[in-house]
Amino acid sequence: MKKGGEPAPKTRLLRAAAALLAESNGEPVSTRQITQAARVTAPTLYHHFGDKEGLFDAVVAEGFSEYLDAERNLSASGQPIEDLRMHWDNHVQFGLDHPHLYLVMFGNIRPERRPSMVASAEAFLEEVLARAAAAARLVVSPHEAARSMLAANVGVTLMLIAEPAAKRNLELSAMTREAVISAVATDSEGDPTTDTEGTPSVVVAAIALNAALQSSHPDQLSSSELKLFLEWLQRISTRSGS
Amino acid sequence: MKKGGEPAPKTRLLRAAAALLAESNGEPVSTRQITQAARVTAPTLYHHFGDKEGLFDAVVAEGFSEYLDAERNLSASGQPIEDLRMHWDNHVQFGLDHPHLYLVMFGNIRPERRPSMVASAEAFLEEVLARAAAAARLVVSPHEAARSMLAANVGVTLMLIAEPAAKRNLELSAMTREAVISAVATDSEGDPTTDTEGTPSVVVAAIALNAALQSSHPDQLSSSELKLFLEWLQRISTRSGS
DNA sequence: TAGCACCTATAGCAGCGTTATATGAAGTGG
DNA sequence: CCACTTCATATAACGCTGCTATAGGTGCTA
Repeated sequence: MKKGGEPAPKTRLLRAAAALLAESNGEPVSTRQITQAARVTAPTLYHHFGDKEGLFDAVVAEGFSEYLDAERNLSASGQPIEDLRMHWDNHVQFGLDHPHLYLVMFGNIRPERRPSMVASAEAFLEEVLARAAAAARLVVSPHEAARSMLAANVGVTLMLIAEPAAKRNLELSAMTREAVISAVATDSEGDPTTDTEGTPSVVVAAIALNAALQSSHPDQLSSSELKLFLEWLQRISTRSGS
Repeated sequence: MKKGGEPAPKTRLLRAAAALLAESNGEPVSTRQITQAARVTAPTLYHHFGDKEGLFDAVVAEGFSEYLDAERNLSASGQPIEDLRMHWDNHVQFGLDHPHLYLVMFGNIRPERRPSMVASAEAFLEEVLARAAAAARLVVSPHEAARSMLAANVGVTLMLIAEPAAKRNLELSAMTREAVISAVATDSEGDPTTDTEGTPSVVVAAIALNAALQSSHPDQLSSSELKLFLEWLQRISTRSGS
């Protein structure tokens, strides 16, 4: 197709648009800036992409296919639930790495005219969830699960993007991720052979019990026993690893 | 201040902007449309609001205070968890009722310059959650819980707005809502004022923890401690009255 | 050489947000 | 009743935007 000499105008337009979109921090980028940076005049842009939005869609599509590729090379772990976590984190990371692209993809939501890749992201997630369902780990349909997970994932990512990079706290992501996953999937007991860290479920259960005990003291334990019990429970509830 | 005769230009601008924003389905609304609809010329707009965005902020602020008022008149149920559900649903409903406003508020997220009401929405939710925490129903700090809930809430609402109104399935909202709430709060099998027993949930939690501990032994407890802990757990798991 | 696609450039339109400047109206002190 | 400030509105225009009607190369196939 092309030697290394100089990319075709179409490519230059794509790169210039991507670069300017990345630099100018969320503010709109004009077609004139883009065409000038690509050393090209306006009609060239419209000849190749028909539209400013067409160009942006193309830019997004490029970044998005890169994202999807990364996802595809990700999900071979064999543990469906762990795959879900990885995809969630990958989604968030993609949003933080390419906030401009991400906002175009998910922030600019208009009924109709919404980038088709949102749908394909949903489809892909649904595929991963179907595998989880096949392993009898899902408690709802993959379709519903995918929508719920994607919605929460987008919400979290938008919120993280919105706040200054310094103050970002990924705990928000991890917490919401676990919330949605645990609502959608069974808590994957069962297969400890390969599982080195089943701790999350223990922690969750410990927290639950701890909370339950706050409102009702069981009479099966003496008060001194209960005191020590609660102390241990507290210790378990504080996850050490991860 | 004003008779019923005719509103002041400032008011007319606000109303015209709100109306046009509502009608024109997500497409941008120009200042010229607005000023013309308000039977006013451009400088009047800039005199009163300084900016197009200033005008839009004012419009959003109006709708948002209405929303916040509705929320405030809502949260007197006395049951913190049920309050959370109501606020979640109210949030979603507001988004579906005023999608244009909603998108300006939560969709247009740019670092800096983001409408201050997002912060106040978060603060308000945190307030509700603080009440839940006071009732010992929270398993995380109200701050974190508020951020997580709001993120998921926004994500769900955006997704619902994005899809055609006919196809909207509020199940997505309910499902995600329960997921986040149950991750953030204890499941508080209703113990209203009368019944302070609540043993079932304790038993259930104990059983869950017991089960979880079977597959993964925490390293926070020594083996002898764990032995006694499990014994007590076993005792708690056995209902006294059976 | 002619014809034909394809790609790019010149020049310009209508619309946008915004503003420098000027005019009107309304209250206040002399 | 007049000067005076103060606020609110209007005229006209600037620089920018996305976009395009039209025309001019360029390289291929015949």
